[in-house]
Amino acid sequence: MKKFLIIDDHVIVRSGMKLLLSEIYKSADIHEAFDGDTATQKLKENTFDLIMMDIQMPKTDTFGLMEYIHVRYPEAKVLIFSVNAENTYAKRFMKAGAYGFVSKESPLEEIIKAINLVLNDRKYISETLAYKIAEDSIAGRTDNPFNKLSPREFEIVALLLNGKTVSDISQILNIQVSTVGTHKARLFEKLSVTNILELKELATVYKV
Amino acid sequence: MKKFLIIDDHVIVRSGMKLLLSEIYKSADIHEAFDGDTATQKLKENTFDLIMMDIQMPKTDTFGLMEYIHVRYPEAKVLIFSVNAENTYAKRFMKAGAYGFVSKESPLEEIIKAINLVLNDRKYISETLAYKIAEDSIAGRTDNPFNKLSPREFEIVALLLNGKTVSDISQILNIQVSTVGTHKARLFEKLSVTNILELKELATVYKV
DNA sequence: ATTTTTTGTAGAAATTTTTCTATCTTTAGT
DNA sequence: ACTAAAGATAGAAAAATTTCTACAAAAAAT
Repeated sequence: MKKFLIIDDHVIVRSGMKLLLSEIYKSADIHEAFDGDTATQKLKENTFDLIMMDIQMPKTDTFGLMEYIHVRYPEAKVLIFSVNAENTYAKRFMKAGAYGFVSKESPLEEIIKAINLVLNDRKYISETLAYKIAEDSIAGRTDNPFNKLSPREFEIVALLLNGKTVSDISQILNIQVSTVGTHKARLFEKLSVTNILELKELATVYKV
Repeated sequence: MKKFLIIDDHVIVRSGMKLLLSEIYKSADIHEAFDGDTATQKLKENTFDLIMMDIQMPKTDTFGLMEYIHVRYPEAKVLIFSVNAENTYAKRFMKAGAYGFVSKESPLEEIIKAINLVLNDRKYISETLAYKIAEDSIAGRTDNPFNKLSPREFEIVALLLNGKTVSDISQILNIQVSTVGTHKARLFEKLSVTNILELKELATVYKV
């Protein structure tokens, strides 16, 4: 009999997940936790086969929780189940010991597939995410994507994050607008962001 | 027999909600939609008693959808079911015709209470939210600069904050690019911001 | 009741940004 | 050392955004 733990702050999400899990594994023993504290409590009292967990919950350091689970209960497989745009967080959580990463937006089949794979001791990431990671890897991109920027690009990121426009920057650096444009396009590409808000978010994540 | 419509982009949330609804109303007829288009389709084919809807979904102008439902299907009561627990949003949606506003973080009893009240033709907002609104009202608070925005401007702020470009928005809202430009300029002026990063920051401060 | 302001809309012009292509230089790979 | 890749730079063209002006409808003010 499989034992599951669902860690999510939304009761509706927990219910939906519980329903899904109990449909796949008829005799499943499903537990719930709505934050880090209840989760650690549950972990003390039970031995879980699979843990489904969201990565953004109020007053919970989910990344820390992930690491904690990994070292203390290595037999429990963690499947991250999140709304956050994959690329930014997925890699870090996988590195911290997660077995898989599914988006809440995924269709049902994808979610089921992920659960089954992980329970059979195989890792799971979505195709698009795998592709992105592979791409990064081929391009030799390491952990902190900002490290891959050239000095000039980094200079421009800083100005961009400071609210400077492309033409401001061309003035400040005494180069043509089109040059700034080229740098900007290249750095957006390297960081896989498509607009300044995403850039800001990424910068925040990596504490740039 | 009650007819329900659940509008949410996450399959797990829809399942959870469906389960909850079918437990409260045994013989409920529950429909689902994962975006604005499917929702309007469903609305054409059915007459709903209650619509549960999230306010942030990809490629959907949920505020517009709210208004649309309100004028076209005034008998359908809309209960907003969102992660954004903030009063700025709530007030606007209530004004646009919603019957209630519950946070996804709410405990089950609260959600059930909200559903029952709304089905009995009574409006619902959480105690904390009511308190906040009352407080703001008593204090005659204008201090939230976002309150200065017109409905259309607010709609556009939300899209902007979602990373949408001016032309994206002109498409979504079916208006000219120059119109979006005008709104954008006016709202930047009202909020005294000069770029999108400042807007984002302001929105974060005021929890919009 | 009448005037003023705000709101939603957009055409046209001006401006800015993006994209595409290309050159030269520096750095990395084998 | 030689070749390939990456980096910094732009010109020109294309695309997107902003600004300016304007007008009608709605809302607010007097």
